[in-house]
Amino acid sequence: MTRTEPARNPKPVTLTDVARLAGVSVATASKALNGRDQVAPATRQRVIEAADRLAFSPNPLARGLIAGRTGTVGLLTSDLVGRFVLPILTGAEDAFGAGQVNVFLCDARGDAIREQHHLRALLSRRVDGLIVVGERTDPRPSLGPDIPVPVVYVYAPSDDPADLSLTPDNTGAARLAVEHLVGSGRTRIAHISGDPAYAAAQDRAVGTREALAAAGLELVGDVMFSDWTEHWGRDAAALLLEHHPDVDAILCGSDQIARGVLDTARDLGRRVPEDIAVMGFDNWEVLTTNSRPQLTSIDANLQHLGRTAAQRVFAALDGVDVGHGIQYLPTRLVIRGSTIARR
Amino acid sequence: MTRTEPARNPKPVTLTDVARLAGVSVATASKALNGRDQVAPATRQRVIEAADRLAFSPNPLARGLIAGRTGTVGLLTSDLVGRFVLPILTGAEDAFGAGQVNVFLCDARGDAIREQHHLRALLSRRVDGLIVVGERTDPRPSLGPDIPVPVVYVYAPSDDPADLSLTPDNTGAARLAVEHLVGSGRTRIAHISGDPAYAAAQDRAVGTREALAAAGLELVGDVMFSDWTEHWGRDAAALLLEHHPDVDAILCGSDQIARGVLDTARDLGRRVPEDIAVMGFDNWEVLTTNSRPQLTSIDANLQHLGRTAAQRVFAALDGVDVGHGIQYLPTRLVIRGSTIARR
DNA sequence: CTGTTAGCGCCTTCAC
DNA sequence: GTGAAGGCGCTAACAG
Repeated sequence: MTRTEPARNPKPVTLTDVARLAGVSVATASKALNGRDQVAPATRQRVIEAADRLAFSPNPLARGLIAGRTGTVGLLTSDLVGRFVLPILTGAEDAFGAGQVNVFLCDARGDAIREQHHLRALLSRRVDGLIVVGERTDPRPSLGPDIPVPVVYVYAPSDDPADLSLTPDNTGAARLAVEHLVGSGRTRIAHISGDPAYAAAQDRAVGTREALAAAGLELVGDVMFSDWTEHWGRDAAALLLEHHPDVDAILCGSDQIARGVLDTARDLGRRVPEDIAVMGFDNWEVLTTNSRPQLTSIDANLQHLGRTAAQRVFAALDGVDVGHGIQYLPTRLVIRGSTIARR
Repeated sequence: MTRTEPARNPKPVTLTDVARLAGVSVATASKALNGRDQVAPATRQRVIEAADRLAFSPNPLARGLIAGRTGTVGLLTSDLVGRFVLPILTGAEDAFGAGQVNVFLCDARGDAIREQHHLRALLSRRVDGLIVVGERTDPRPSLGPDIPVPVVYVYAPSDDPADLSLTPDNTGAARLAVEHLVGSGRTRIAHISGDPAYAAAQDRAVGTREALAAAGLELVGDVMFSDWTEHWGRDAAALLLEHHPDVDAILCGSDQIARGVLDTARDLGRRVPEDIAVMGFDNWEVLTTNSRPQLTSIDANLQHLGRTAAQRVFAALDGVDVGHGIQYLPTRLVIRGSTIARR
């Protein structure tokens, strides 16, 4: 007798079962359970007990048939690592308090065919709306205008300006970072970033330059682009410290790069943060909180992004005009020991 | 005109649309598409073309009664980080080739209430089965015997032996690791692990001891337990190298710990792998491929686990007895520079 | 107060 | 080959 033997498995209990056990009609049972006030207290009690006894839980889809809304959104992603999509998912679920929203995540792995396949599956399952998440902030192809439910693009914006997209404000984020460094007394600031083909790399570089200019400073050397790895962080830092030994802060394009930079700094005997401040980007906890010292970083507020996306989906369902185009949401500075000495 | 304005959005295409386009009744269209034999071949052809043209996909929910498999499984997880669940999801989707299976992932965040909520949502959407994924290998509460579809527990096994659970063979994994170390000439092997409350920590410790004994060796010192962090890895390695300077290999309970161990080894001037071999566990790429040197690790074959789970779900649907209890699946050794010098 | 009736949106199965 | 009926599980109107 295994749980995986379908023949043995009971059907889910329906309102009809409850009504029968309580000796009332389905309508009465429905009213009793939904707190309508046209039911005798004794009857209500009986129904509730029956429901409890049968462990009844209403079929949300049947409710959705009537309400025209199921409280479920589909989350289409291509973020294999899940670094971005999972916080976004969590945020979306919490958009209206616990247990109000269901999110179904499907992974398309960057494949248009798979995306269509999942899209169909989600739509036929009556999701109220869709959230589409990509793993970089470069525009991605729109799902098109023919989706029968509201769609919000998150992190990776849609390439169609008629769509609504929510993405972190990377330019502003870099500004935050530089202001933090300058505010804590740094003046010789360099920027080691990742793959220049990423919009995120470009936006952060622009923001860095702008904020430096605003503070009357100039970047030490050029922005160093290559890839988003620790390895590059190590190499770049070695190069940088050789050519510009007087650098007193390194803003990195990702936490991984920052980890590499920390390694090299240590190898070369530079103390962090005393001699050099090091900052990461993305606030990926497994990297930031485990390094020596812990990494100051920029958090993209992904949960907030997810929450906002879900709220927009349901607002659109309510007929509210939620706007369109790319909306840039604020990021958050997380200060740790790599920029400010403890105590 | 935004994509999120519901009034502008076309309805999904239904059988009615197909029938209209093909110039037949819905009934005929239904028969034609379902391969019933009371339809003229020409008509059937026309209907099929119409369906294609409209990209029609039948709504799996509207088939009130019959068993028609929907090719969809629900994935219930509590793995916030997604390190385990995402490869498992990928594997499940690939169980029968691309585009055959849809997986809907729901995150319960370790909360029983949320889990019930998602469970209902998934079941009402007519998923064919469920895969339940936890983030540790300790047993988790069963969903109970009253689920109307096959359920397979992955990574975290169910506490009910009547359920089917698939989990990595941690004991065997540790054996693999020790055999690799011994096979490459190490004899003074220590084991730094994580939180001893985790079954994974205990299982790996047992496997390590067994394999050492089988090789006629003994562990250097005791197994060192604390937590799964780089920080602990650094501290533990310092302690270990002080008390047992002659150690020539350190098997770590996780990649994070191993990263910390690598740091300390470098600080103390021990060369890896020449003086000391270091091994991680879990093969978390962001950690293993970015370290200096890259980390040899044990891969739990999570994709294979996911694929197997999905296959079991559908086999059970076909009435095959897929067994029950905990099944331990083999792991895989991934050799990198931290145990064997390159070239 | 409670039961009856009528759908929600879609598909399948009857009769004709 | 067709139209009409039936059903999924639930709730909202109305009757009684």
